Amino acid sequence: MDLMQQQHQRQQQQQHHRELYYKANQLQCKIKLQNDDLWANFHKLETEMIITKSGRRMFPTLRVQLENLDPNEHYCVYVEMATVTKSRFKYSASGGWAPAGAEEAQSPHKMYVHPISPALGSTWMSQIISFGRLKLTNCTTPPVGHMVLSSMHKYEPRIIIAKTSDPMYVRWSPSTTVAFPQTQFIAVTAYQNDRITKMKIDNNPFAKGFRENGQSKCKRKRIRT
Amino acid sequence: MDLMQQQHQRQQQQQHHRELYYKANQLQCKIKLQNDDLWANFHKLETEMIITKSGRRMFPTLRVQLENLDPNEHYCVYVEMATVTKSRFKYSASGGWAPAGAEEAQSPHKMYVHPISPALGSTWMSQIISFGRLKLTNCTTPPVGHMVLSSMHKYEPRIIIAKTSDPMYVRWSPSTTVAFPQTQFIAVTAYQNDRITKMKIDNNPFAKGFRENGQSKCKRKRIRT
DNA sequence: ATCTTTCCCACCTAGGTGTGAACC
DNA sequence: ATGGTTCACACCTAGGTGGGAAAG
Repeated sequence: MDLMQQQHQRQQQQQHHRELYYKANQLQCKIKLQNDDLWANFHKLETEMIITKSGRRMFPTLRVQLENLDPNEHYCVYVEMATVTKSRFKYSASGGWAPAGAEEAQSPHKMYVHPISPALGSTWMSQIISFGRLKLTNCTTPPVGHMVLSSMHKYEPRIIIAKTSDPMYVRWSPSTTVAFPQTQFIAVTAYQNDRITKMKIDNNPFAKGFRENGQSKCKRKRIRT
Repeated sequence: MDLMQQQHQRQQQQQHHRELYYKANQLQCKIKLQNDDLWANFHKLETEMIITKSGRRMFPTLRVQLENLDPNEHYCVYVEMATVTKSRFKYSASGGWAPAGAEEAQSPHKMYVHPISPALGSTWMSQIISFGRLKLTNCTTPPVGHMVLSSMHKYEPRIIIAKTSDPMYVRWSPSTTVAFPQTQFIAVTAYQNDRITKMKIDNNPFAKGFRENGQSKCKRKRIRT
């Protein structure tokens, strides 16, 4: 009896301690995702993102608005890519995407620190924070600003706000993590779903040359020399 | 006698105090200018920089390497444009540039904070610091990143390293200022010296279309509609 | 008249798209 | 055979040049 009571008390203390620790590391801030409609439209079809050796931007772009930060404190903001389903994926025109095979070993360096880090809370809140320079790659020795992903795997971008003025100590600082399920995507080296391709072409200004609505002057041709 | 001695002593104390203060505000760091040869070639002819309403980059670009900073301290780096000769200038094809008339009232906001500010000494020292995004303008309500100058006036860029993690307190932080005389220039709305124009065209990649050495496909034409 | 500023333009640099063949 | 990856390419966006006419 005494022994069990002691054990229970100790467990409660540990639980209490964990809660305090959790709260101490939890910032009271809010993150709002921009382009929400566009993300939702892609998400309905299962978003795909191209990865290349030289690095490819995400489209839609990850853009957020931050609120409730302390204007006078320094923060660093970064993105991580987490694998949400522990398996490799496979696409078939008939059945769409489905898990197939075991998850491959993941590169440990999946962290993109926003280039204006560190900055004051007031600075972060005064503008839309864009991760437009973030690039996805399958290169094993990537330059800074590139995130290494595995093709045919599903990822979820997670945005982390860390209260520190030194990007080196971002992992050991009080922080808040937010993930938006509608930004999940499957990394691919070539698009699988034609409807995803079409939606990319229709919305990304850089792909305007592939639109069919009369804007394009001529059809695409390939002349191999 | 006594009175003069007292006065002298007080003066010495003040002088001593000023020296201490000066040293306390002086960082022990070094700044090296890049592109020194190019700057020197322009300087020999009296460098001109175009200013426009929408803002014009400098060419050559201000680029420096920093040394002897404390790797673990935060710094902000910024540029100021100081008028070196208190007069307006005038150009004549025969006599070149000469002072002419009184200096016009200068805009007080001549400060461009390098976009990676604030950053650690280690970060600043690990790369060449470029002010390539800095733009010169004669617009009276400039956007951020633009420096307001007066046409036909002579300026000297001054690079200031301030030991602070908050860009707001850059003016009241210990700092070092370095000016490179070979980067002095006269602000103009159109080039005056043809040899300056030629040297800009020959060295700025964006002006390649105006080169005459067989690289350009066709001559420049103006068709006014 | 003369000098300075403004504007549009052709011509560049720099680099972000998906294509489709070739490759593995 | 099959399926994923790579590459050169045409076509874009975005924006930095000085020229030269026109305007102030």
